[in-house]
Amino acid sequence: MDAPVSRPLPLRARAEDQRTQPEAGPVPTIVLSPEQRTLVAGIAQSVQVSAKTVIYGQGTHAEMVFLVRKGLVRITHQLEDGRSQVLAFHWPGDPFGLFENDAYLNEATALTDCELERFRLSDLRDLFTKDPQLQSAFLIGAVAELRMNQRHLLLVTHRPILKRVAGFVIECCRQPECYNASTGILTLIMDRSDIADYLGTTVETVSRALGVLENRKLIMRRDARHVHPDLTGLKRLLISPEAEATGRIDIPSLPLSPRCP
Amino acid sequence: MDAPVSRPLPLRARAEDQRTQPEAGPVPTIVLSPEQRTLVAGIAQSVQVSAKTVIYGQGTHAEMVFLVRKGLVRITHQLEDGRSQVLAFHWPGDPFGLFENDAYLNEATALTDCELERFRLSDLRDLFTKDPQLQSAFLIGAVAELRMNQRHLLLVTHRPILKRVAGFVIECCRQPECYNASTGILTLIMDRSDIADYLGTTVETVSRALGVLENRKLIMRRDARHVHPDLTGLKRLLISPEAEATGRIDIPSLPLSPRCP
DNA sequence: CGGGGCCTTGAGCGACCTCAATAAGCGTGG
DNA sequence: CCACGCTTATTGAGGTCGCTCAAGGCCCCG
Repeated sequence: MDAPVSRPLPLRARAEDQRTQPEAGPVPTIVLSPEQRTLVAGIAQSVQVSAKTVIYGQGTHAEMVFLVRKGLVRITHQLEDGRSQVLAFHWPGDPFGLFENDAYLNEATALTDCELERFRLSDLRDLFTKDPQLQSAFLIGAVAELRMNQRHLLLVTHRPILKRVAGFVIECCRQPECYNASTGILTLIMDRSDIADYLGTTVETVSRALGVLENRKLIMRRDARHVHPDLTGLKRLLISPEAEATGRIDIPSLPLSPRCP
Repeated sequence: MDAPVSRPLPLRARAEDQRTQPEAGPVPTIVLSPEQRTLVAGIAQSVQVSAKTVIYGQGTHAEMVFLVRKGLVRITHQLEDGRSQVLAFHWPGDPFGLFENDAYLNEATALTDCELERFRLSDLRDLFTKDPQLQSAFLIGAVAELRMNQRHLLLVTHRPILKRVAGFVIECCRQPECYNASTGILTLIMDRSDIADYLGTTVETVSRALGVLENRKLIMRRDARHVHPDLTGLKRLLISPEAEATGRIDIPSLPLSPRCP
């Protein structure tokens, strides 16, 4: 699929400017004009959920679509074999609520206290017939989401874990909600196991990879959840010709120094 | 994102019935009513491309959206580090042509001789304002594509390669174009390296995995490109509790027989 | 101070990748 | 028809990245 309307509409639902983000390209966001905003407000229902609440479960009956206003939402798919995969993190401005045959395909969980907007599907459909432009906004949103998904897939198939983690850090820095561009501090809102499940690996490996990145001075860690990334360095790592990126995580990078007695 | 209109519209662009497919759930398909069909025909341009032709290159200027009529199209993303990832295979009825900032994000290649339909973006946009229902169809298409993408991601993160390959075979069997439900013969149109790049692995590993599946009687191979899958068995493998699926590919499955002298 | 989350670190092993050789399919031309 | 080359697929052997299991810090809160 594709974006039939290539340029976003006037007003953004999302917090601030994104042109300043590294790795440009719109984040999945429903963008509405002021009129549409009021139109939508008529059918929107505001919801507050506290951290660690399940917003909807995988396979449950679907009749609502959501929009993040504040906070962070995690989309997880529980695999039949027990493992679980984090499919996405949704930030303010992002829509979510993918379903099929009236059942949600995944589970949505609030990672922080969240403020959400909720739409009944039938209402939304009605509104679409009244204002095709609104539907257009949703189409663009869907396509943006699609791009994000492909990006995610590409990240996960980067075999060397170091690259995956590097890519993840870069992605996070595109979110103004957790990356303070002026201080250069990135706040990791999700825990290690969320990151691991997002990248298709394990907590231990994520931890080790972050350690290596720190050794290589590609990130500096204030604490486990606050890092100062060297974005250009990380990007260089990402596009590096595999060899240097394969950087064995195991070897604690003892240089060639012959062991001094 | 989500499907604001949950039920497909009357007429399918796609070949035949899909309810009979294993693992139901709509394949990404633009579904149009007869009127929409004629409406769209006004701006559609029919294109023939022969096998192995690049339809558009990654990063090239995007102004067209495509729809597969006949044949198979492969979407590939070339990674900066040299590797390449197959993002999707598109069958008759599927739209493609994802872009961002007027540049195609990926490369589209015809794997077989193809018959395509081509739309200029601006034309399509105009048509959307005239017939919002048409836009609705495209929205549904985008959402369907999104589901496929998530499915793909889940497949690829299934770590044990055996499961990935099993899942791939099952997916293929959902395509009436290559799976003959009556004979039970599946024709693999793509070559091993396409499969490998789709699953995020290597040709050798795909080859070995197929070998194991054959040993386990989960598939029978007429030749390299024609297999007779045991769908229920494969599905059982997919949901199996990891242990048995980890089936070491290496060991040529010499049973426990103590070596007879 | 003790307990329970998180995160990190360690040691060992195994699934998969890599590289390399062999085999099978297929068209072309003698 | 077979010889020849080219592409595609399979098979083999060895090395290694990342997983597993297990122990040890760190931090918060009672």
